[in-house]
Amino acid sequence: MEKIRPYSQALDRLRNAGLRSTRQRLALAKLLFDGQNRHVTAEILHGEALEASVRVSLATVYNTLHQFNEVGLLREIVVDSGRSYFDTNISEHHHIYNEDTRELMDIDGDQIDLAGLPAIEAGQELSRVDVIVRIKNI
Amino acid sequence: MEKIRPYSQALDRLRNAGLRSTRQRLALAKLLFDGQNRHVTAEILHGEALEASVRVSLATVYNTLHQFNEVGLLREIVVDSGRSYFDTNISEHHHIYNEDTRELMDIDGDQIDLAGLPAIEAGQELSRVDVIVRIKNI
DNA sequence: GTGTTTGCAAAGTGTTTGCAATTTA
DNA sequence: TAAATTGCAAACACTTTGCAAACAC
Repeated sequence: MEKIRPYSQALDRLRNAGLRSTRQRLALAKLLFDGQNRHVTAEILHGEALEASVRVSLATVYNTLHQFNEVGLLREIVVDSGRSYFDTNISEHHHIYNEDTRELMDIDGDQIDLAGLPAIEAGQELSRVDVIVRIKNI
Repeated sequence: MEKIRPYSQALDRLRNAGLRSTRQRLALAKLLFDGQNRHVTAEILHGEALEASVRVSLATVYNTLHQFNEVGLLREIVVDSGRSYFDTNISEHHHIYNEDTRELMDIDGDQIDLAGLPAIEAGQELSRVDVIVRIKNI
């Protein structure tokens, strides 16, 4: 029964990642790492920040999402040509994507079995393997 | 040993799909369905058309790709937020994507075994399952 | 002839960038 | 105080749209 301390948790995350703890990054980290896995776009996160009375520009949200992605705090997910999603779940897992609602959900990594992946050629390395289950409303 | 007849092949494809055979659609179909599987973006196909002295606007290339996708002559592949790829291989298969070169290649459908896919909820249907092996250069 | 398709240019969407002002360590 | 970060506005890449002219059937 651990008490959630979003502030210091967010601060620690930034520190561990070697990022300066600015007001904007702290606030965004608190919104993102609130205890449950989230899938956000820059637009959505910016909206949430404004709602929470956090003054931050959309440009900074983009910068921050990419920095968090680079240091491994987030993972960018490509399911829609036209917008970027960022996932706070950085463990190995897959996705189910509703093409109508544009809602993205996790599938546990050990729920799916994948076999027969091709060998990687010399001079190349595996970045990762994405399984995307695309669904739509009837 | 079958002789390839790109013209009538393309014409037949349009006819069967119920699309009027305009000069632009015929030319694009000939470029696309040349006998081997292709992955194109609108920009690339437009470039190829111009090279082949086919006068066609980029807007028409976009329209045509989407029409072909809708009638099942092509399949749109999402691997890059920011550009749309269209695949002339419409059989069940997967992809390997080089994040550096942005090159997209097919993986045979029966080469990969997938198990443990989640059940689809009521009111929804499976659109498809994409496996994307992402690689990068070392 | 009638409805479809095209091409242009303009608008739209999501994202990135240059740079001066501000903030962090 | 030196280096990093921010915010703005402008630029950007890709895609879609409105509409008059051209075309297919």
